[in-house]
Amino acid sequence: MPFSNKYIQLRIEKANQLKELGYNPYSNHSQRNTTISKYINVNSDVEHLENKRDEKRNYTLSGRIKFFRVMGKASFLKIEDESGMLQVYVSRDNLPEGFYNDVFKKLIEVGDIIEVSGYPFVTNQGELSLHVDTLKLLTKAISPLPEKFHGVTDKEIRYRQRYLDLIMDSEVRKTFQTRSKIISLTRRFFEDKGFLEVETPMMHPIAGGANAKPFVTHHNALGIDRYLRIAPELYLKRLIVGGFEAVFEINRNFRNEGMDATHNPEFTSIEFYWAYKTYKDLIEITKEYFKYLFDHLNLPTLLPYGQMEVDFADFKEIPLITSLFEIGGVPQDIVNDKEKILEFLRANKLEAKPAMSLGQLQGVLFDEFVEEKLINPTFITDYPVDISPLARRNDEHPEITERFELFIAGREIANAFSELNDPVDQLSRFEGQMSAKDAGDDEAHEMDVDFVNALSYGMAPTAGQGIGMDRLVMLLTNEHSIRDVLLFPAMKPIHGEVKENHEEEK
RNA sequence: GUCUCGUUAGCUCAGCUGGUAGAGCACGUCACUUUUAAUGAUGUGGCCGAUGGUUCGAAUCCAUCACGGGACACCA
Repeated sequence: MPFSNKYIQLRIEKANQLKELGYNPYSNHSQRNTTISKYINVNSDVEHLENKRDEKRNYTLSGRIKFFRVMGKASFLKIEDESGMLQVYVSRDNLPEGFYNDVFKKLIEVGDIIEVSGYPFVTNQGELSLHVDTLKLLTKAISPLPEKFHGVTDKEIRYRQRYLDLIMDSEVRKTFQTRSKIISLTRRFFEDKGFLEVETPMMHPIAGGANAKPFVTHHNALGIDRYLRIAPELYLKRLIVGGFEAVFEINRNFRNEGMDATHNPEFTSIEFYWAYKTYKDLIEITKEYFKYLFDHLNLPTLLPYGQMEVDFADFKEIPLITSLFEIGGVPQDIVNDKEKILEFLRANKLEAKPAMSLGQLQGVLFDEFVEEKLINPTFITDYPVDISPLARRNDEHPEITERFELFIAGREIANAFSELNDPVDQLSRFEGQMSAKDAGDDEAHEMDVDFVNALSYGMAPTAGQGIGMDRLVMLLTNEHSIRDVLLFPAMKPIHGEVKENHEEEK
């Protein structure tokens, strides 16, 4: 039952009284002529003036009331707009007869959005403020705000009612402003390099481009199922076949998997594909990209992340196999021996599946012993071919691929490789994935015949890369949960919020 | 999915080994014309997440469920 709360009832009553007195509690006539941060900048000289005020200046500002201090016939409020917070001084004798006592004190309160006009002055305590001569309610808030000192700390409320979180915490607003800047800088970086931004389908007939479980939806007109995309990769490569030489897409992917501090069912990535380049060129452009972000975000090269400090002047490059013994401390003589790896895993009380290939086992060793130790940016290169179904083989060493993943602060940030463009090899790798699927791997890659067909027309040698934007934003804003960099993270519906949709278990 | 912690007033939180619900902020009333989480006085405000059980008696103990946090698993 909405609005049954007694505090809300009281506030609705106040809104009604305002209406009766001829004041619209939801006025649409804003006369604002500057923002709070501009006001503070422009009037920074006022503290040096005689009487610390300039009555000839006049400004009209708007904002939400965050603090309301009444002291008899005078009051101090703090109002906040997107740009900042400002103290305003309101006194009985500067307002129309009766307004201060009957309207201002009784019917306006914390949470309401008001508009004030007046001149700048500095208080005895030295704070630049606005001396109000006109005050008007723009929007009545009928729900009370949370406690002014602690704000909202309950994460459930913060995520479910993000608007409240944003009202109460300017740091949260700042995180999302930084996120927006990162996306915008990324777009500009690649555009400046001559990349073309494209939009490829979000609904796929075949969920390809990654190994993940898709969300399924249904297209009524065609009577067929569609999959929300798990990656845009195969469509972007079709564009390279078509003759575009540098394309990128920043958009959402959807994966039907668990949720935790680094996984949300929908997440944002950039993927970019660059013809006539190799993964070596991608390493260079990635370093350049990070430098570009750091320069434009004014971030320190030694970036704190939780207890860690990440040195962005120290990009390293190391082959996966080498990292196993040099960083992971795995005995060097076992890393190319399937049986010895299995033995080593068992000795370390880790799951050892004999069905796994050598490459898969090397991947397991990497995940267990190396990944979390990669604090400074590290390009791990030369991935085994059997865990890289879409990457190009190395010409000299066909069992490894021309691929890297970038790790920072113990976490994967990017995945890149020289693209496989041999249509016959691609077909057989898809077939390999199909047998894995038949053997029970429900995340093996789907066969995409049209993609193989596209490759058969010839795709120029190309390098491609994906970067998880949410995790990148986490890194650059020192946030440790993906929910804190998503405005509206996925949450379970609270009971009764959504009609139960009984799905049949597969 | 597993383990674990949590859920008490609009918000932030107390509430011991079971005895009938507390504070601060907010809100109402009063005082106060330079405050800084303003202050002082006073008052209103609760299905103690839901359902069952144990008990003379449950916010408190037990069980199940719901939602959330954290960890693990899964997820390149």
